[in-house]
Amino acid sequence: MDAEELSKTIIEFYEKLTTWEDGVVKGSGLTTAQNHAIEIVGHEGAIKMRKLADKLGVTTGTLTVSIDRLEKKALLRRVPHKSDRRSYLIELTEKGQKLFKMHHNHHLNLTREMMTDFSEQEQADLYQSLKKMMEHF
Amino acid sequence: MDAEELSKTIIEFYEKLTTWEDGVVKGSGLTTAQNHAIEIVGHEGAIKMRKLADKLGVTTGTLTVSIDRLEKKALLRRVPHKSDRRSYLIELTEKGQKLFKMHHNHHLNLTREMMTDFSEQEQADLYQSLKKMMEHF
DNA sequence: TTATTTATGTTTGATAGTCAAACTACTTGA
DNA sequence: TCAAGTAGTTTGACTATCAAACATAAATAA
Repeated sequence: MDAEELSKTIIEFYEKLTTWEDGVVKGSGLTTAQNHAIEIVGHEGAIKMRKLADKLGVTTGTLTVSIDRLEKKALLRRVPHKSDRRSYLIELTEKGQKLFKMHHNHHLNLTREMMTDFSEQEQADLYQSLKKMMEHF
Repeated sequence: MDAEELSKTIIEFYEKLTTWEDGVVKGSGLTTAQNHAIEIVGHEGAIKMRKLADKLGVTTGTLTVSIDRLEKKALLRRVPHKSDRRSYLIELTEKGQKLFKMHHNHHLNLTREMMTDFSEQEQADLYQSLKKMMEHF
């Protein structure tokens, strides 16, 4: 297998996912950055600003304003940390949960769609391949 | 294969690629958006503003300022279209070419890295799987 | 040919995302 | 206790983005 050709195809796949995701997000009235925050909080559960900023790859300054806006939209909230008075836990509101679940289902539907012509074995192989590739990050 | 688990893994893979890409781009002194433009012009060759905007998924207004900045960085240039005087062709400068090739090699290295534990057959299977998934976009 | 419509790219005003650096409040370790 | 470190916010500067208004040119209709 030519690495050049494979590399090109991986990038192409990545681009298609990005375009698809952009479309879905745009329909939800959120920006990409806002959606990303919702995704992480949805998956991780209550999480500190610091940790969330690290996962998003932004500074806490950036996150502060981002969370301000999401709080204004009533999608998540700051809850004071019990033992550290400098800190907050960010968690989804019910509205945020609902949005997160919808988005999650969109992903699931896309996966099912993409798997239509895959045998059980091919799916398992793909899964293993993805796992194996991720060991290199 | 559980679609839920597979979906999660695809997203995870996507996120890892994004994080990797962000790191590479940041090191080059460009923003993600600027890099994306360079990538497309690099792959497509001389391209009209209109078409480039469509490929990037932005309005021409957004692209105008983006190209202004890349032109200021001497990475690409506007060349008047021969037959349509409203239009420009965007093309990379030598400096832009160099940057594009470097970035291209980064991708190639990553692919080679990820393929270290893959047999020839596994690579070919992965390639086919990616192609098959992309039919659904 | 001459209007009318359509298309290309730019400009402008408004909203977001982003960082670095300065700042406040709190926690930790010596 | 007190110096150093940490969590989050604020500010200033720059970039990305869109929608809408605009100028110019091309294409189509009359």
